[in-house]
Amino acid sequence: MTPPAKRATSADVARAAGVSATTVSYVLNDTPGQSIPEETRRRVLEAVRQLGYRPRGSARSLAAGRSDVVLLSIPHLSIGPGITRFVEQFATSLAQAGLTLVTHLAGAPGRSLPDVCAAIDASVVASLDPLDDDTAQALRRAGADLVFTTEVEAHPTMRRMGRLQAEHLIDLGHRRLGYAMPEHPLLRRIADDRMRGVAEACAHAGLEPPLALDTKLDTAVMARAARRWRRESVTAVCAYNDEVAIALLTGMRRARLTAPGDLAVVGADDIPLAQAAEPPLSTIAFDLEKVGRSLADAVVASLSGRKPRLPPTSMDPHVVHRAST
Amino acid sequence: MTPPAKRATSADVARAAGVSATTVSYVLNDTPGQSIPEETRRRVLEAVRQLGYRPRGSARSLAAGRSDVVLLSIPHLSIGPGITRFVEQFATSLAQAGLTLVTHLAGAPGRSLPDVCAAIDASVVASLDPLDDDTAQALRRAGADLVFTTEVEAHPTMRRMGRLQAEHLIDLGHRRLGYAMPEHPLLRRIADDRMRGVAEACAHAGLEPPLALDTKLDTAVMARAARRWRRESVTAVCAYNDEVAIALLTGMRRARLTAPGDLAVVGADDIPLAQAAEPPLSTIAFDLEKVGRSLADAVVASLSGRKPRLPPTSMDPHVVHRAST
DNA sequence: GCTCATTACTTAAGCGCATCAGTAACCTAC
DNA sequence: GTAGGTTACTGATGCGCTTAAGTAATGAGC
Repeated sequence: MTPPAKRATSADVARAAGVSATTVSYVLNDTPGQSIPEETRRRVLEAVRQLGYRPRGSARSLAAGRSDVVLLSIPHLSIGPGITRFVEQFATSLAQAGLTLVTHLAGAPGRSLPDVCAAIDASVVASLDPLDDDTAQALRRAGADLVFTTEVEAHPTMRRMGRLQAEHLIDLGHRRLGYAMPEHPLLRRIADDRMRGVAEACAHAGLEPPLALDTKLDTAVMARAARRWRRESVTAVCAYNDEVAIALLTGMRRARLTAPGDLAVVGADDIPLAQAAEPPLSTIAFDLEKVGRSLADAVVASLSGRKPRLPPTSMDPHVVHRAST
Repeated sequence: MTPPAKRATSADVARAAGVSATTVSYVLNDTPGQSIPEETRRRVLEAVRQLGYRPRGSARSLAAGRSDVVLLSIPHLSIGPGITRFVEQFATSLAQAGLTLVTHLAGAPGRSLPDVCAAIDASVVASLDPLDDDTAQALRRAGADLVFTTEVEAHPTMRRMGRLQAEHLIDLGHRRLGYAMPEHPLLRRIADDRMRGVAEACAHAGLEPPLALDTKLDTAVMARAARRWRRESVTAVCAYNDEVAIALLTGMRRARLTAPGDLAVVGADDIPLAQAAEPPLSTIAFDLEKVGRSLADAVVASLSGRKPRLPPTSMDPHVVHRAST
């Protein structure tokens, strides 16, 4: 344990390199319009290395007026591997532009997004949930130069996912659909959006709206739901997500029903387990990595450019056809 | 769209309330040893509300020397619902003490933990992965007053989980165990730790070490693995986690093997789908919420108190006995 | 040999806050 | 009636950095 060696400041670096703090700043920031000879640059960089110097973020952003920190708010549930990949890609792309990403789990009581934004003085706030206008306003007043929502309103994409599920099933000849609702109340809003998409596709094909049933991640409950759908002559069901779908598949087995023969099942999200289900689960996937990359591009562009051009609005959902449908 | 209304500063508030900026600071921070009459306090608070004022984090932490921001590093995979609950609880408990939590997904290229720490000037860094000494050192130099690792070394807990899995099976009379390794190379280290625990329990019971097989989340691969274990007279297998275990269960069904009769299976992590598996999956659970709360306590205590007392080191893993064993 | 640019820096100001060291007004005690 | 305490504030300073403005030294151009 070395003693709590005081953190080095740019003045320390300047002293060690025999220059002024200004020069240190110029070197470290590649300030345009400044000519620094190679030799000086080298000395500064060497001193930086020696002292393990890192500029203090707060001083930096106080002086510069922007922090180059991006705050991402993620919904506090359904953080699957997809979101993880998205965040990773987003962070990586931002880092290439010199921006730092931190995330905030939304929904927890305690600190609101604007609170967090103000606390870390983020330049940019992005959210995977839709943000209402009040929040967006509050974020601006909390110091965010830029506020991004992945979808201007999330409904379109969620609805689109539902529509894709239903269209897939309808294409396969199904005429009466079911919808498996998730248990968690917080999922309700998204579920409603997704189901609305299913209903739209049904209406468009001249079919009745889907028969929605509340479900739980429980084999007995799922078996009962499956039997009920059969009784109501439903031949295919859209599940809220892959977890629900997999549990349904298990419940069907318990009820001696097979997919897709007795009941076709389509999930959503394409979690890793989907392909290892029995039968492998058809589902809706989206390329969140691509979204991460292009969201980062949009952030960088509007930060350096002028007007915030609209972020990529689509997650590009598509059907992955496996054996369950 | 209101004009980009300049963010209010404490001077603005002071002017609006007819006091000095110092008084505003005293009111907002409840600075001990200052007597502020109710009337003045009210006026200040009212002005704060009117102007939507939030202190600028960077200025605050620059002046005060600490940011009250806690940075949590989470491993970039296996972010299941457990971690989510942990983070939520951690954030909530911290917020009650006036601290703000942000998270960083470790592992992505681009920005290292110390980089992020310096960028946002975090006072405290906590990590769910073990941090090596170099990193811890770097974090201190990057301005962290406090560095917490949930486990001083993660190995003990991971090993303990493996041990619990194995002991559970051994208690049930099994004498030859298998271990189902995960596919992803990044999971390898944790998997090795967990398996070491299994091996220890075997050794302790006078049994051979487990027969480890590489697996994939694929029914055919799992079926093959299951047959192989049977051939080698393995009667029970510990899976790296619940996902692997559930896929194994599916593979066994394909191979016309049943659990626990032909092969008992125990998972780890207790994901929601575990109880909806067929048969419901026995697994190792831990109370991450409790860990979140006590980690927050530890942070708050050592921030206000003196010496960083050791954080709660255990996640308190325990067996959840369901039908698969 | 003088001006004008260019190079390679430095000096100083100030970002928004916390905090220490006041200070003026009022009250009490003797 | 004045020393000493308390209440309710304010002024000034500085945290570590960026950045506008300045300067001394060198070279080019005529």
